[in-house]
Amino acid sequence: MSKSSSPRRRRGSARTTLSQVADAAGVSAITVSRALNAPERVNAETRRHILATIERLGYVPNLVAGSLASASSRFIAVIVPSLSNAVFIEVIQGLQETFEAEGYQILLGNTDYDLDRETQLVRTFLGWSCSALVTAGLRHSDACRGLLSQWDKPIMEMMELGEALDLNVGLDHVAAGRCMARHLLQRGHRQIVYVGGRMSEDYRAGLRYAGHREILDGEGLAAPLLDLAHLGSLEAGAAALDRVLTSHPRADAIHFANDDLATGALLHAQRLGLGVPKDIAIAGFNGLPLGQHVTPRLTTIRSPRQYMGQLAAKRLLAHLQGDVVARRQDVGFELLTGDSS
Amino acid sequence: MSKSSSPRRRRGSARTTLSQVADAAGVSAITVSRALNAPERVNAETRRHILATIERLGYVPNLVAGSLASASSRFIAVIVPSLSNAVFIEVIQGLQETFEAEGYQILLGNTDYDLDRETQLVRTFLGWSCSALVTAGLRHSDACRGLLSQWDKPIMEMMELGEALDLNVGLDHVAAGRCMARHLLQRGHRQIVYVGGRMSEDYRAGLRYAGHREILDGEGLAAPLLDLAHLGSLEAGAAALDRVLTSHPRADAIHFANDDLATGALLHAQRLGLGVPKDIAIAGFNGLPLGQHVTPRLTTIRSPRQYMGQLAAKRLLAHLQGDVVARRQDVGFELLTGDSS
DNA sequence: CGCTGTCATGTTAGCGCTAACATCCTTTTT
DNA sequence: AAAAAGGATGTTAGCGCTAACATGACAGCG
Repeated sequence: MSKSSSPRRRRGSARTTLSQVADAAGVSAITVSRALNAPERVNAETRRHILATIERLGYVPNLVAGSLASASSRFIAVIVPSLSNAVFIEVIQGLQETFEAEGYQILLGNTDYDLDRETQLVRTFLGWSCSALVTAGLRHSDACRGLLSQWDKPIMEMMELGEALDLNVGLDHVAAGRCMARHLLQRGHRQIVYVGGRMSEDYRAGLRYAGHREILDGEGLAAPLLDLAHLGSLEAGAAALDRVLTSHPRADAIHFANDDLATGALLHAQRLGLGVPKDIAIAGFNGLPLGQHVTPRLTTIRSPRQYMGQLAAKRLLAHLQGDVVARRQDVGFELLTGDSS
Repeated sequence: MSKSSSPRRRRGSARTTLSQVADAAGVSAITVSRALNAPERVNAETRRHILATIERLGYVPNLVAGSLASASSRFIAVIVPSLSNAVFIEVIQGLQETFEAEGYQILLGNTDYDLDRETQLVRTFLGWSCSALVTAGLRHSDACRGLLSQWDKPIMEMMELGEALDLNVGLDHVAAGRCMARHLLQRGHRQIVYVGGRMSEDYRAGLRYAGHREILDGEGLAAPLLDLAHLGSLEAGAAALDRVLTSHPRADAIHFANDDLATGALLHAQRLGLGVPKDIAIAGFNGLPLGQHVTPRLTTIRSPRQYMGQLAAKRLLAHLQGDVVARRQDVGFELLTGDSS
């Protein structure tokens, strides 16, 4: 009757637990917990002994249990609209290296430019008790706003500036569009076509177009728009050049929504034997290395992508530690005057 | 005494819980749990009522608690050595889209080519009760092997083929190196320099060099090697071309470890006015779009990156469902004969 | 009509950890 | 020397959910 083989239910994995470590080390469970999570609250000698025991038993803390008990995880939810775009990759890198150094783990979600998908991701991520949430962009579904407004952890909206839910780090896309349009006018171009891809989804490209159009309107010039089915790739850029050459034969410049399209067009122009910018000027946006290595060098606008990620992460970390941080930060942009305009 | 206002401790967030939903819906907690996780085990009518209640209360399931209770999470740990490399990004994309469709969430870790960092990541990820683990590569520290061998969930090692811990999807890098070396010889090149970056870390580039060298040895030719401090970028490729031109003035071909380096060199050759392949032939590895859009088109080897990710994910999913899957799969590669060789 | 089987739902007991409070020393203060 | 403060460790009670077992209702059937 007193055999330890309980006749009843039992579960759990075979893994070593914290209390097994505690027993083996001759201390209580909470002391082991503190040795790992708050070393300064444990006597150095005791701690050394506990760590040795952990090593000996090959104990791996169950972070799920820890998160449940403490109602918080060291997860940071990061939601981006695309992984095909180098821009988001670099922002993620900036976030990742900064968070990782502080022991936070990124939970990456990809919406593919679908706001409902974003809502679904937010719901899942809230369920994981994340410490903070980062999204690319200020646009969300109403359901998503509802979820986020009831949430008590910090939220960082990145990439663009505007009415944010909480923290905001980004740049002014309308101003960037204006900047490039002014540059192209200054170089003497008058028939400027704006080419973007999936612009109802990549609405930041739309913001840049709005800035572009504002400047051209001011000069009494038309601002024709070509909206492609693809977001951005060398192929799509090459195809777009062909389309512009037939649909707007008098065009003297193309303002592309991103460097992938612009570089694709530029390389294609070379293959066609067109002079850039003599026959047609080409401008991009992002400042990817690619555009800076082709001949002629691409005129584009550089955004500080990796820095934006790092800054956003630093702000969030400071905020999580209780520091007061500015709610909005403009990281700016820089016109890279290449030889393609 | 019987007042419900307990004079004692209390915690927990203000969030709606599953048992609150159960009370509101007039069922037990487990029925709500089943309505969400095993709908077929609940009467359709009951389920509808429960879902309506969930909607009304704005209940968001606590996935941490669920994972603790069930000793498993729908996390897939994915460990890659770098996020700067388009290759890994595409593999991750393939993994992500496939896992996401089945409701799994990727936990991404970046080792920066450091095996100790990998061990640390594995330790953390095991603590999250992941359903499976994916690593890029077959090389691990002893400590890491120890952790993984005690683990009872599936492990997928990707990118290369060889002695794997569990499942393995990849390609034969030695064969790829041989393939390109043969191609360069066939095109009449004899003084072929192999250029890689951080090859002690990017050991797969080293495997390709081994194949390359094997072929050149067979012809009695030297196989000079240049190992750069940078993994791969257009800048580094351009700089590498300069170095080769001075250190190996008689070189007639450069076999680069990746397309970034190769394309950087190719574009730089254009700026220098060098004919490719007349003055010097250039070859890469990966088959990135970039190399296919420059003139001359880059000779390279294409690996099915996104497909590799999808396939690895599908295999793991099948394995998780109890299906028997092949433990090793060679996804092959393809020589893209461009105009740069 | 009682037996077995199936379906729908409920009860119980944790999963492994940590917050909150408690205890027991040792040190510092007045 | 008594009181207050601080340091190290322990006890208790969950965090919110689900596995395992239990129950009850009803159908089919010889």
